[in-house]
Amino acid sequence: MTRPADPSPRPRTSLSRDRVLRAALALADRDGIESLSMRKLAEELGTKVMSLYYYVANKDDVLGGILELVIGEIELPPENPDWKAALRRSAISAHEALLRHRWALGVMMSPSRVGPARLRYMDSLLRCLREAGFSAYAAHRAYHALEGHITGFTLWQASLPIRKADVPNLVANFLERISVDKYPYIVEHMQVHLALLGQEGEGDFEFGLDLILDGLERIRVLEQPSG
Amino acid sequence: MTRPADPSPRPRTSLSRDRVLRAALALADRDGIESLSMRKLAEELGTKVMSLYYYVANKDDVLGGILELVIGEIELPPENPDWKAALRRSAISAHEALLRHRWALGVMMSPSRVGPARLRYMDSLLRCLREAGFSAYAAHRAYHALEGHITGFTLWQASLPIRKADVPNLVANFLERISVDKYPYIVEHMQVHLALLGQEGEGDFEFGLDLILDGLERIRVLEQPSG
DNA sequence: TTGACAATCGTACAGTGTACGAGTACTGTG
DNA sequence: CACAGTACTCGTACACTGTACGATTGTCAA
Repeated sequence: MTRPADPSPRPRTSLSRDRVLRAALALADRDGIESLSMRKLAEELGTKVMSLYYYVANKDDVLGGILELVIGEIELPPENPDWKAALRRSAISAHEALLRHRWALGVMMSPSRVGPARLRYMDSLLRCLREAGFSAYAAHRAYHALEGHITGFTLWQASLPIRKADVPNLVANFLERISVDKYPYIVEHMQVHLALLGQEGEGDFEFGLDLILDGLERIRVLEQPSG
Repeated sequence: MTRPADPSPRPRTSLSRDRVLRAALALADRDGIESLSMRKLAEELGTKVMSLYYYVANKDDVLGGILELVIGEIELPPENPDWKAALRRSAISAHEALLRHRWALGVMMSPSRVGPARLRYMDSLLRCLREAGFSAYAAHRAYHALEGHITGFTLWQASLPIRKADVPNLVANFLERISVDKYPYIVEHMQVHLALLGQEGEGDFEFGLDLILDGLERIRVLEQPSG
């Protein structure tokens, strides 16, 4: 970046923090976060391990960095008078981003990994609620309820097999393993899963989301009966 | 060390799968899951590493085992005509168990770690819903909404500092680090957190839980207008 | 030319999970 | 009693991890 010209002895596209993080993101998406190692990352970038440490403090820094990239993909709630629609849209966007990068939830759990992208996201959600008329206290609770549903539901979904085509076989194996008469309701639950498999979006996430949003609307109205 | 005081056909052995898992659970609670290693576990038990592998297939088996122990701590919904109260109680119990063992959520995220304790827990929740009059389909959605809130909310709570006494300082540090005018709503949010710190149980978990339960009740009534 | 700085990387070390097989202790059977 | 078989323990080794430290090179300003 300090060299604008590109004379002949210019080495291959040099390293940068951004390139390192982007490669790490791609590697985590491809091979899973648990197999993301500094050595593999270096190899992917065509360099050696210790070169990475010039741009990155340590592996934790890498993890925090790629988490920021993921959160940056989330669509922030627009400046919309319809707070419910705005929050709904942003929540679904977050859900999709977390599903695209299933490892992100695990990374998020390590404490105090709060970068600017995450701050911006949090702040925009809170702003949306406050401008919708929620008190600071109610916005606090609403925020946690929403965030809880997004991460919690996605976590369950993310810990299931990825490819839809694999699901029937896995469910069948599962049903064979467990004793059907011991867990009848699980069997039924699995059958519903199988039946829903045909649909495009099964809408389970939106179901819980709307449960919360509708509940919040009722709270909000109670708080501000005059409008 | 091995005293044949036990006259039963099996001689008393110092190690056992249960002892291994229980030690692992204690170690994870004490030092955090990321510092739980097979070597430390062996040392804690007064043996050598490879001896563990007689009782345990691999480390993944250990993780699955201690997760089962945690889930076993959850109070199952009682056979109660009041399904809402029953589910509420069980959900709170799950929340508490997961807070007692904050690493458990991370362990749960690895796919297909489903043992008998988890099956029993799932089945009892589903049974409670079905007996409350929910259709198989509605129970399916309700189950995921509930489970999502439990894990999601707890995940957020668990990724925060543990000791309540530490919170004010951490929040203060945090507020210093971020630019106050850039994220005004986060600042406000933190202030609510600080203000709520005095209360015994702040009830945020129950707030979202009741949002869902009330919403479910409305769904259920719609499904069964006659009963 | 000299000195400063940015960037790359070789080596080394402590730590991890676990495969393999040797060793030991105790069992039931002759 | 002896002996074979099983249940259990563990030493060694290997591949792999993150990263501390310092040497090395390339580029620039003075």
